[in-house]
Amino acid sequence: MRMTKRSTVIDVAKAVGVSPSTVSRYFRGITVAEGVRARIAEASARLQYQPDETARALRGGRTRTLGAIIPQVTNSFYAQAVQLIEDEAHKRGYAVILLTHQENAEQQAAQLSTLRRYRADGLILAPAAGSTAEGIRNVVHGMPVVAIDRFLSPAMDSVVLRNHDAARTATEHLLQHGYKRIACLLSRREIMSFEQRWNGYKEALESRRKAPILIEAPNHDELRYHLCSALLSRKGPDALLCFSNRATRTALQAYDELALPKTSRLPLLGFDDFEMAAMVDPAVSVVRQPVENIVRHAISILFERIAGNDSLEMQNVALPGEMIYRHSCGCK
Amino acid sequence: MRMTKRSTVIDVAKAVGVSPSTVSRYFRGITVAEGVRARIAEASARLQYQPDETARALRGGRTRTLGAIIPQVTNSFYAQAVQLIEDEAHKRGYAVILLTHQENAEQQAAQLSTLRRYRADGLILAPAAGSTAEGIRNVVHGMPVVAIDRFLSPAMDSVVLRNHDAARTATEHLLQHGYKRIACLLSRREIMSFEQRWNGYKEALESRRKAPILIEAPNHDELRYHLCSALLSRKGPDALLCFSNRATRTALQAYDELALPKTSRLPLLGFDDFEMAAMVDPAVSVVRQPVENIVRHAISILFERIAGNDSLEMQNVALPGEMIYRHSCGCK
DNA sequence: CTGAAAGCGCTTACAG
DNA sequence: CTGAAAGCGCTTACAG
Repeated sequence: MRMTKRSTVIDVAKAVGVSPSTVSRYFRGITVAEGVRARIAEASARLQYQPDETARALRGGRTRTLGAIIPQVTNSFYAQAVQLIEDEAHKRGYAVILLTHQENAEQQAAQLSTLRRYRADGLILAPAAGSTAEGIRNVVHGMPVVAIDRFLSPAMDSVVLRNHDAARTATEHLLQHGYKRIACLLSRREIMSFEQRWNGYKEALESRRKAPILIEAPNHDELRYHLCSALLSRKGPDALLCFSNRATRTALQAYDELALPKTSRLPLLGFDDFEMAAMVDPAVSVVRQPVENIVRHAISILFERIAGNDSLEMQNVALPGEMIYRHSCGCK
Repeated sequence: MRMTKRSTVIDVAKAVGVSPSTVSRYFRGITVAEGVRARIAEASARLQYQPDETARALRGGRTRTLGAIIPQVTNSFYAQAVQLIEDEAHKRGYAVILLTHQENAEQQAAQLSTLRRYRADGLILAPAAGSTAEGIRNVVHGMPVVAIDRFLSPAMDSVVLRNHDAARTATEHLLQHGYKRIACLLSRREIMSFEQRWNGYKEALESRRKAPILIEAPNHDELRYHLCSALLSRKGPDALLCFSNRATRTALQAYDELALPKTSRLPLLGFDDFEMAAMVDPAVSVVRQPVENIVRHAISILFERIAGNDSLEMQNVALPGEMIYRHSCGCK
């Protein structure tokens, strides 16, 4: 058992022969006399002193901590986002508390509450279906929050994909291939990004006087079941637009499950690129989200808010997606 | 601007007409008179009071915070692990601070130091190549840490795959398919799990008097380059054992890059299952790690240590993998 | 550039 | 079961 207590500012101050305030100044990067500086550095190293963040947080009011709440980390889009958030936070001397809501508004409320207790300085949030800006604000109070991936309200900063346009472009691409009955595959239309994509898709169809086809189910198995039924029906869809990498996987699995020969698999275009997209046969075409820019933007807005920049007006950023046409959409 | 300060124990205490100690007891689940309990609950709700974790941490010595340090979250194995860690932590009222070391020992040292400053109560760590138990202990001092995925030393708790056996079994499976020149694909042998797999592989080969073939490079592009060379050489390998899902992807990409026809792609067996494994053609055979059990075990050991259970001896757990034979290994 | 004093919001013994 | 007092380790004004 290691019984040596960790050292404090006072220990360092005594060792150097200055006051604790001076040691504190040194660690906050405030000017300290040249000679003193070196001695504090030496003593701190020797005593293995590091400022205690819990004490700093209590006294200083800032925790140097960021919250990140996402649906789940096992979705590669969010995994990427989390990695980028962690990188950006690290650069700025911040640590990130990671929480997931599993698409459950109640769990999200609990996580928000946790973040409030821990007094995170700010929050990056991919809000759960059914949550509102007001409900969120209500839990975290004055904490700056910027939404990513899913727009919530003009009254809350957000950085998302230009969902409507991306879906419209994707749908038009499929239409140009000559498909007549393009179906959308998605989990829940309440999720704002899906709602926006749905509207973009409908708009593209309507200009050609075609009717939308919706295949929707909250979980993987149900969705696959519905899709299989659709695939086996007489006048089923002849192309698929998958609204997430989850949905794309569902489609591919359905093909597998029905043991469809390669030739009778429906052409398909998905949202979110994924590592194995080019390795699947045929290689999956996708609209790729600019996840690096989404996160960078979100983080920079967040730190403006944390810095208390009140002159910055509400930001509602929508970034264009990148169409990656491989072969699954019908391209050669 | 919300200028209403958040309320404190004192506010609640005053509202109820008891001392702050009593309010504190209520929130720590210590017996409080029946009637008082209800009034504290009511006042806390009304004042939106929640204990400030930074103050609790400073006074109580516990932060209710867990550190998780992994190589990166964009590897699906670690993404799963992180999700599970977050779930388990949540159940126990803990928040997790997520940090990544990007396979860089210096960055790991920095992250460990961060965790010390934030005074995490414990740490789950997938240690970077080249780090030692002693070096780690040296930074985090008395903080309990359990290693996952990569064994470090008998002197540090660890929960890993039974790497040697899994690699041996995998290699034997490939040998039974009749392959003569099985090559290993991996990033760095310094990574303990790879070292152990390498030994298991060698052992299987040696019993058949075959020579091992190593294709090793620290990054994706270099590895792919080496693999392509090997694939194009006269007496190149006739089967591949990929030591990580990264390596598996490298192999599939090399096949793609060389535009190898399906028939002349080398049979392959990978470590780590991944979402699209069954969707690739041919479906990828893998040894799946019991990631749920690895994390559950690690967390339960960690909380024993946090609880100060000194009678618990060092745990070095190795869990068996699960062979999933799809088609890429040569199985029909 | 530096120091002495106060206090952030809790929890911890100590009494009763 | 409850309260008064002290203190966790810092940083923040306030003086000088």
